[in-house]
Amino acid sequence: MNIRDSSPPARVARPDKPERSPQHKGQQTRSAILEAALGLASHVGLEGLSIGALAEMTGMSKSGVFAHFGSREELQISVIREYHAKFEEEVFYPSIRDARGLPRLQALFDRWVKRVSVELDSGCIYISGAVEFDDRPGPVRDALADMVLAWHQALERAIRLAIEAGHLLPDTDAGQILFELHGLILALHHDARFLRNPGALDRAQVGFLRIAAPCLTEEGRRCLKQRH
Amino acid sequence: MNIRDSSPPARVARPDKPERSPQHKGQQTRSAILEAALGLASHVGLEGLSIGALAEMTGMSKSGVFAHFGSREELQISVIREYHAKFEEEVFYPSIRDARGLPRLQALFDRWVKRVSVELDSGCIYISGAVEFDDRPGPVRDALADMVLAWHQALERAIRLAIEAGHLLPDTDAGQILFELHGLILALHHDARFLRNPGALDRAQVGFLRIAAPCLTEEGRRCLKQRH
DNA sequence: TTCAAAATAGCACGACCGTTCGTATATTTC
DNA sequence: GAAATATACGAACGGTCGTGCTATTTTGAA
Repeated sequence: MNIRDSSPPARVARPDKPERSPQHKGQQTRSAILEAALGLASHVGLEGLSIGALAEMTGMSKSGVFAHFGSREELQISVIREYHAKFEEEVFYPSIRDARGLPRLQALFDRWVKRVSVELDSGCIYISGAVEFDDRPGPVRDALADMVLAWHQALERAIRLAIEAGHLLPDTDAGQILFELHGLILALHHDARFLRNPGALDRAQVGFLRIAAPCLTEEGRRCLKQRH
Repeated sequence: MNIRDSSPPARVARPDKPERSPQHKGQQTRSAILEAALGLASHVGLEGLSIGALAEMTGMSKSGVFAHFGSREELQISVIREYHAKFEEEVFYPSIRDARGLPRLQALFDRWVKRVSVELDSGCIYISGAVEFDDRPGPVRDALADMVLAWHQALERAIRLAIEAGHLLPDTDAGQILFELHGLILALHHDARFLRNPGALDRAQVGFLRIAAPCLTEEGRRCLKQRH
C-alpha cells in the first residue's frame, strides 16, 4: 500500500533499472548529497538550495554534485521525492497500523503534528514549497503539488473510512474536515516556527477535538474517550 | 486608532522630518518604487526581490533605485511596512466601523479572506514572509513578526469584544479561536493559490461558522442569523 | 537667474550562481 | 591482471546579485 497509486520511483536522469548491487557507489553518494540537501532545504527552502553550498557540505566539488542530477531543477525534484519518502515512512506507514476510523485518523494527525512542529530543525518542505512555488509554474511545482495532493487524498480517505466505520456522522463533509485539519497544521507551523510560540502544539491538538466534536457519533465519542 | 500602538513611520535611512511639501519628488518616486516592489514581492517573495528587476520595472537605474533605501534589507522592511499600511486600510479600518462583537469579527474575517484569496495577483506577504524568514533571524524577520503580531492582537481584541458583548460564551478561549481562524486563512491561501482549488473560499467561510458555533450565545446566534 | 542640494545615472567591484568541458581517478566487469 | 566505465575534479564561462564610488542631471527656493 502506498500513499499514491502512481508511478514507481522512475528516475528521470538515470533511467537504468535499479539492480541491487552494481555501480552502487554512485547511488550511495547521491543519497548522501540528497540527505544534506534535505537538511539545507528545510532551512532555506527549495529556492535557497544551491549546488555550491551542497558541495561544501558534502566535501565534494560543485561539478561532482551537479553530475548526480544534471540540473538544479532535477535536484529540487529529487529533494521533494526524498522528502515525500521520509514523510510516508514517518507519518503514513506507522499510522495505518491503527484500526481504521478515528484511531487511524488521529494517529495520522498526531504524527503530522509532530513532523511539523517537533522536528528540531526540519521545516516542512510541503508547506514552504507551496508558498515558494504558488506563482512559479513548472516541473518543480508540479512534482510538489503531486505529492501534496497524494497526501491530502490519503487523509481524506482516512476521514471517509471513519465515516464508514460509524465514528463520524454519515453527512460529514470529508473535504471540509480535511481543509480545517490542514489549517490547524499550517497555523501550527506558522506559530511554532515563525512566531516561536510554544503553546501552538496544544492549540493544534485542541483544534482537532473541536473540529471532530460536532461530527462524532456515539461510537466515535467512545472511541476518543478510550484514548484519554 | 491604529492596529499597533508603536512607533511612527521612523524612516531609518532618511531621518529628516517628513515636512509636507519640500523635496516631494523623492518621496514620490520612492512610493512608485515601493508599489512596484509590493507587486513583485507578491509574486516572488521578499527574498526574490531584486533591485535590478525593480529598476527595470520603474525605468530607472539600479543605483537610482538603490539610493532610496540604502540597502536591500531596508528595502524589504519598507515593503513590509507598505504592505502593512495597505492591509490596515483594506481590512482593518473598514471593519471597525461595524458594531463591536460578532459583526465586527465577521467583517474582519471576511475582508481578510478576500485579501488572501480574491486579490488576483497579490499573494499575502505576511504568509509568504513567515515561511521565508522562519529560520532567518534579523531585522527583516523582526519587522515582519511585529506586523503579524500586531494584526493578531487586533483580531484577538475583536474576539474578546465579542465575548464582552455577550455574543460568545464567557469561557471562550480567544487565543484558540484566533489560532483556528488563522488556520482557515492559511489553508485558504494554500488551496487557492498553490493548488488552484476554487472551492477553498467556501470552505473558509463554512469553517468560520463551524468554529464560532460551539461558542455562540443565543444573542450571538441571532446576530449571525441577521446577516443570513 | 542663480545656486546649493537632492535625485539619478554610469561604471566597476567582488561574490556567488548554474552550467559546461576536458581530464584524471576509482570502481566494476571481463 | 587489463579493459571499460562510472565517478569526481578543476577551471572557466556568462550572468545576476548587492553595493560603493563619481559624475551628471533635476529640483526647489533665494
